[in-house]
Amino acid sequence: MKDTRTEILDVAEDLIQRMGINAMSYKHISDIVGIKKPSIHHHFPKKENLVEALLERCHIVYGDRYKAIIDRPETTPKKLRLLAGVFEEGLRSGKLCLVGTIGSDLITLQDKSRLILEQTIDSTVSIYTKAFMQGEEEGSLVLRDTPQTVAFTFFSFMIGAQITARAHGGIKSFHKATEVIISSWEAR
Amino acid sequence: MKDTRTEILDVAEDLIQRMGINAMSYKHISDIVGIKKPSIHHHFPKKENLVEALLERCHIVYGDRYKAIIDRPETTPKKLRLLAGVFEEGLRSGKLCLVGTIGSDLITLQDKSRLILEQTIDSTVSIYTKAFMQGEEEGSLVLRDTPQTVAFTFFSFMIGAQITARAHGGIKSFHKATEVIISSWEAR
DNA sequence: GAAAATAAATCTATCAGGAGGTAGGGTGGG
DNA sequence: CCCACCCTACCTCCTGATAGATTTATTTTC
Repeated sequence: MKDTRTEILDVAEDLIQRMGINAMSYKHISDIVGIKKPSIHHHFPKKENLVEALLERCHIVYGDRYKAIIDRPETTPKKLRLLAGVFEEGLRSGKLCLVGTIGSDLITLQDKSRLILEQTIDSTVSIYTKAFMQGEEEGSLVLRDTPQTVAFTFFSFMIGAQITARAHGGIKSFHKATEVIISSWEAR
Repeated sequence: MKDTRTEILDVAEDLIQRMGINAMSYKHISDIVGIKKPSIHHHFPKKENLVEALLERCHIVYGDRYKAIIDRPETTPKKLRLLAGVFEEGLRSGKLCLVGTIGSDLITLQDKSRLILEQTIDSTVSIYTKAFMQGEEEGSLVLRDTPQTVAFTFFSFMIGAQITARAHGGIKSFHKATEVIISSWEAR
């Protein structure tokens, strides 16, 4: 049995990914979790606390997930496709990457949340960077800029593609666009 | 002197681009425009009407703007950089492309708005497609997929890059990422 | 061209509902 | 006993939205 705090975070994450941070409310969460609204305030006194906890968790969980993919014994292009698969998986149920949704409402965030979001982008890009460095070393990728910059580009693209694909074309569009990006860096 | 309706649309657009569609309210608009809240309801009875009008206007205005860029007597890579410049310009004042912000809150939209958003993506991609076709013809671009798919990829990327760059790195990051994308398609 | 009628735009006042948030009372396990 | 957890009840503020009076333009009529 999951503890309530975790359950709240899970539901909140799901709701935010689907409808955005400002459309999600404590009422929504409490209805789904099956507890009353003030009980959520017991775990997360203010909404900003919830958002911070969520971003911090996302920072760790997805960081680990990306690392695990990149540490696999595969070619780099394959790894990039697996990374894209993580985003595709969310899209399959109409969910956006937290960095994307929350980032699009950046101004409504508290300073601390904004900072965590910034750090999350930073560390995600760092993790991706490793893959692109490997790709250059093993000769499977040909890059015209630094691995860091390319990693940022790749991450940015996937956040955008999730949004556009959800609104028009769905998974198929996302998949095709991903192929365009990755193949343009693939050595041939 | 601008008419009130246009002024409302201008202010609403600005607010949505900065803080997202669900954080923007009629009160915010009325305070800035300098009229009372119910006066906005006179022009746009329901919020969905405002959003529809906004998306329809965006559809036309930016469509024309993109077309104007693509019809210039420049090389295609230069045109792509000019298109990116439009997004960079918004970013300079912390504003996201309407398709990006509104798209990230897709679920909270009415069917009609969702449809217009879909059409906007579709027609924007069509306009971009023309540029990529020209690029292949003139030999300045080398693509590994159809111009349509590459156009969708490019648009998606810019929407995502606006979000990530606003949260981390700013215009400089956006610019560098744009260069990565465009140069990867540039013939050499 | 002045007056009257019509239409458009804005106002004040108000509403119901939902947002985040608080106070304080149970309840059950270490 | 105490502390963590969840509850009921409530508060304030803001949301989109409506009704109806008032003002401002525009048009029609004499």
